[in-house]
Amino acid sequence: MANGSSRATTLTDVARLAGVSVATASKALNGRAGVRTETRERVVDVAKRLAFQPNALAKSLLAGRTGTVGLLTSDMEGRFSLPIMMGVEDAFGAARTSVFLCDARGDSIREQHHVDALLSRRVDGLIVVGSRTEPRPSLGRGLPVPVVYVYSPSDHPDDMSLVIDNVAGASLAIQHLVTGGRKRIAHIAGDPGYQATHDRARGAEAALDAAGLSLACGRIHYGSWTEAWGRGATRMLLADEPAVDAIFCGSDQIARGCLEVLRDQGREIPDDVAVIGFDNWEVLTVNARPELTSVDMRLEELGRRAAQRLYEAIDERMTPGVEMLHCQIVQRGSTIPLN
Amino acid sequence: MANGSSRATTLTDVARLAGVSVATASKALNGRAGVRTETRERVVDVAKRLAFQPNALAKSLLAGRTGTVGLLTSDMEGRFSLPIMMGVEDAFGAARTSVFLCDARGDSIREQHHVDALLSRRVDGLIVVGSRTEPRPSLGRGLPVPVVYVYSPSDHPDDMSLVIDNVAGASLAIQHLVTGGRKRIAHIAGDPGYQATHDRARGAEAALDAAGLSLACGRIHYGSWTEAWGRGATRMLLADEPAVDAIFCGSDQIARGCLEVLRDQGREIPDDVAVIGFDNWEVLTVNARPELTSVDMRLEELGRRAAQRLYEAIDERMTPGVEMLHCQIVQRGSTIPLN
DNA sequence: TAGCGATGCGAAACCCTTTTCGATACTTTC
DNA sequence: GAAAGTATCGAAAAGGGTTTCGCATCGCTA
Repeated sequence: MANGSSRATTLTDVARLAGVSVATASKALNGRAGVRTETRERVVDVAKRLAFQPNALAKSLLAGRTGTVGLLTSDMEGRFSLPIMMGVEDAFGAARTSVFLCDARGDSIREQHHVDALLSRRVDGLIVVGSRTEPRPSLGRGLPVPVVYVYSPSDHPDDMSLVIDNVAGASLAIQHLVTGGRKRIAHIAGDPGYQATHDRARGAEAALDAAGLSLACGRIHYGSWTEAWGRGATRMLLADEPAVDAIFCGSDQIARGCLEVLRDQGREIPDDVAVIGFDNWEVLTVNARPELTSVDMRLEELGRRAAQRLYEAIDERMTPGVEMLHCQIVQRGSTIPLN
Repeated sequence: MANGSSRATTLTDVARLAGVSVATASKALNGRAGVRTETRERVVDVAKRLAFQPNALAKSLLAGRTGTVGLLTSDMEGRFSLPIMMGVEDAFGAARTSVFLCDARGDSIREQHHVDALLSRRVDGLIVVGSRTEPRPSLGRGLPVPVVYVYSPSDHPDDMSLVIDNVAGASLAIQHLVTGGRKRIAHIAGDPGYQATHDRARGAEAALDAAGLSLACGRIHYGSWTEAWGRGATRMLLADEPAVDAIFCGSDQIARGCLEVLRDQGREIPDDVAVIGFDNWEVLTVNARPELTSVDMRLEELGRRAAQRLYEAIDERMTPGVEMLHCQIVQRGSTIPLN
């Protein structure tokens, strides 16, 4: 019984037991008109008794729609893809749409293979989730279903893409520090091999400029996305510019390293120096000492929006181009005071 | 073109263009016998030209198998579910099976709804991933497809479950410390509300016993899965038993807090005190100072095994009961020396 | 009582593919 | 030249559901 030995009950079974034709049974179960109430109840009763579940395959075959979408990710380890996937799953789950999960592991051959498999399963649409903000190759314009690119935009302008506004997010971080009264603000950036690094740097500079301030230490420090770099950069920073009163870090990992060195060197946080991170990765921010203020990219919301956009596109209401979602500050203990 | 306006090409289209019947076209494309080579080539050519993808729905409807499985998780945030899901996806991807992703968010109503949806889509099997080691309610024994429970076993002995051996994992950690010459070993445990906490504590005590040692400080410290608890517990530990030379922490987060306090108090790691964590959560272990040795639960392998077991069950080769997977040590800088 | 519309139900077509089996046409053998 | 055998192909059914359309049956009116 637990392994497919017993054929699943079909509409024919229900109809036979209810003493009606399959046509009538179908109408009865789907609330269609033209069925006497008494007959309808009899059919519904039998269906419930047999635990009848209509075969979605047969239904889809006829309807031309499957109520499924493909979720194509390039790396499931990435802490960016996952919240996005959660948002997508959440939005579709509510809409009775099932999600096919595929991980291409950054391999374009494997990706193509997955796309083929999904199309042969007649998904109603595709969502492609990237893990870097650099544009990625389009899946192509000839696909029979709509595609939404998330986090990594497509390199084709006619595709639909949904991305984070890193520039504005970084500006937000700086504004938060400025509002807190900080004057000597430094920026420890991440890996210069990433577009996101430069976007955040640009946003930070623009906001400083707008506030009439300039970078403490005169320059941005580029490195990597690690705590070790956060530690090293902070040491350099404190040597160069001991009067620094706020540090905007390109990621929470960097910020954790930064916090550690500041404490080692006897600086009070946030009184002497405020620190703000980026990503709002809870395991890092909440466990920090003090807890770390950070820029949240609202990735789950991004995923939900992607699902919504895909739905619109499935209903023939395409809106091509790149849409940006803005970040928000999540304030914690590492930034507040300074009287 | 990019939004389903053009009906996907069907086998009928191919057959018509190739000037043969659908039967012949099918045989030609599937390598069946009884088709002249020249005809076969013509059909294959046309199919390629039209980018024909056979409709998997129709095929499944006929075959009685869909080549899909449902992956039911209770929380996608959990750092345990994700590597398991990766392993599952990996194993099935290679087998041309597609995975439906469903997140019940710990809600049993939502879970039931997802199960119904998956069954109506005629999945060939289900994998249920939990996030705690406590047994979870069985989905029931009357399902038409096999089910494999992963990480959280089912509470019904006839179901198939695949879990981590936390007891053995903790023993491994202690053995690693003992082998390194440590004599005064303490254990900072996690949240006592978790079964895993007690399993690990039991494994640690057993291994100490086997090595003829007893717990430094005489007792296990229970708390929570946070860095803050790691810090607090370590301070207590050092006050009670300054001569401690190794600490086994119930999680990597606890270990991070532990490392921090040890360094604050001037202990050299690993020379004075060795520290070992549990989970091998890379963002925590690799970024630690020094890098943290940890017990790896091999979750991805667990996921792969689950996929494999499900396949066997689909082919009617069920093996009910709970199977345990053993952990392994990943050694890093926090444990090695002591001459 | 014949005629009418409304109502309830069932036969059949359709979605797309695979598979079986029967029908050709062609070759070989006696 | 007829019978037997082989190679190639197509018609049709099956899988499970939805929808259209035609057919009864019923109550009602003239």
